[in-house]
Amino acid sequence: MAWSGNKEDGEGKSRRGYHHGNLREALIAAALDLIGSKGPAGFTFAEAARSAGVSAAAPYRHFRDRDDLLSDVARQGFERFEQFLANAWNEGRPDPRTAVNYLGKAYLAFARTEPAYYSAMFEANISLDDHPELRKAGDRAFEIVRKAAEELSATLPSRPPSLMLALHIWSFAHGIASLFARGDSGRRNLPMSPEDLLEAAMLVYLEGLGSSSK
Amino acid sequence: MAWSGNKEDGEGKSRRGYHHGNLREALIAAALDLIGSKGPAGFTFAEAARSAGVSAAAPYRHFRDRDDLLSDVARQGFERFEQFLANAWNEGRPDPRTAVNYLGKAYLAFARTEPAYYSAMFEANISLDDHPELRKAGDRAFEIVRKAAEELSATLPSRPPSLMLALHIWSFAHGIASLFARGDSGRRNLPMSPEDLLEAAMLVYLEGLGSSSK
DNA sequence: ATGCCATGTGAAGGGCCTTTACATCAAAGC
DNA sequence: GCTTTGATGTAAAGGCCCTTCACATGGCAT
Repeated sequence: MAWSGNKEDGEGKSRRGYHHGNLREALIAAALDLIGSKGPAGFTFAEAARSAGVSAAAPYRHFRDRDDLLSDVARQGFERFEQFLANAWNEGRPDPRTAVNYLGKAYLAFARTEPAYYSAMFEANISLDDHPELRKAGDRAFEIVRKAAEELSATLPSRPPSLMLALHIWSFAHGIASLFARGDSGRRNLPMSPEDLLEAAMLVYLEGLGSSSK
Repeated sequence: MAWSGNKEDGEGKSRRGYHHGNLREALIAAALDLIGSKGPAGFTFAEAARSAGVSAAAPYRHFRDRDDLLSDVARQGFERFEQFLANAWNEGRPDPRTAVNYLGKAYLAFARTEPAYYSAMFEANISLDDHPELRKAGDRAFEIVRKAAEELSATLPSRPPSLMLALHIWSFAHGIASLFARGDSGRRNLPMSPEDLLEAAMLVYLEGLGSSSK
C-alpha cells in the first residue's frame, strides 16, 4: 500500500513490476514537480522520495545521489528541448530566415512553459564532467541551432561563419530568456515582450549581416 | 582570540568595537570566499560563521537569514559592477562606439574575475521582492548601460530606441557571460574567446543599425 | 554606578544527504 | 515446487545545516 496508483495492473506491468513498479520514473516526475514549484534549490531528494511514497533511502537504488537525479531531469529536458527546437525550425520552412525566428521564439517559449526543465538544464550547476550524458544531450540540442545557422548562412550574401552565427543566436536567446522570460516571481519587467525584444535583435543583427531586409 | 586580525587596535575601532568588532563585514567577506570556491549553493551560513570565529547563531544578529546575507553580497556585487561598467564606459571616450565595446568586455571580465559576486548577483535566485535594495542596486548598474545606449544611439543615423539598444546589449553580454565566461569548471568551450564572440556580435548588430561600419 | 540594548553563546528542534545492515520479493535454475 | 540470487526497499544512524530561544556579557548613555 501507499504506492501512487500507477501499477497498471492489467497491462504493461509498468517495466518489471517490483515493489514500487517504476520508482525511477516516479522520482523524476516528482522532482520535476518540486523544481517547478520551488525552484531547483528548493527540490530535495527526501521530498521526492516522500512524493513517490518510499523511504528516503530508496532513491539511492536508482540514482547515485541527488545530483544524479537532477542531471537526469536536465538530460530529459535537453532532449525535449531538442525536439522543441527542431519542430520550430521545421527544416527551414517556410524559409531559413523565418524559421530561425521561430527557433528563437521556441527558445523563449521553452524557458517560460517548462521552467522546471529549464532550471535543471541551466541553473542547477551540474558538473558536465560527472554527467557526460548531460553534456551530450546539450550538444545535440545545440546542433539544431547549429544546423539552422548553417542553412541561414547559405542564404546570406556575406556567408558568415555558421558556428559564430549559431553561437550568437544561442547566446542572445539565452540571455533574454535568463533575464526576462522566467516566471521567476520577482524578476524585472520590460516595456516589450521578450519575444519582441528577441525578434528586434535578430532583425537588426541579420540586417548587419547583409540580409536583404525581408 | 580567534578573531581574524582586523581589530585595528590603534585606529578606527572598526565601527563600534564590540565583541567581534565588525562581524557583519567579516561574514560578507567569508561568504564571498566560500561562494568563490564552492559556488553559491555550496556556501553555508554555518561555515561563514566558523570562518569568522563565532557561533552559528551569531550571524542572526546581523542578517535575517541566509538569503539576507546572500542578498547583501549580491547588492555589493551590483555596486562594484556599476563602478566597473562606468569605468569601462568612461563617459563615452574615446567615442561612444568604442566605449560600448569596452562596456561589453567589462561585463565579461566581471563575470570571469569576480565569479563569487557574479554568482550571488545572477545565480542565487534571491527574491527581489524580499530585498528591494538588491533590485535598486541592479537597476543602478543597468542605468550605466542605459546611458551608454542613449549616447550611442545619438551617434547613429537611425536613432534606435535607446532602451531597446540597452536591453540588447545587456542581454547579449549576459547570455555570453552565462554560457561561456564562467570558470565553471566543466562548462562548454569555444573556438573563440567570449570577448571576440561578443565583439563580433556587436559589430554585426551595429552594422545592422546603420552604423558607418567604423 | 546603573541600567539598557546590542551582540554573542549553547542547546535544541527539525530537516536534509548519505551509508549501512537488514528485509523482501521476483525471477531463474534445479 | 523449492531454493538461490540479485534487485529493490526499509530502518536507523551519523553528520551537517538552518533557525529559534533563553541566557550571558559588555559598551554606552544617563
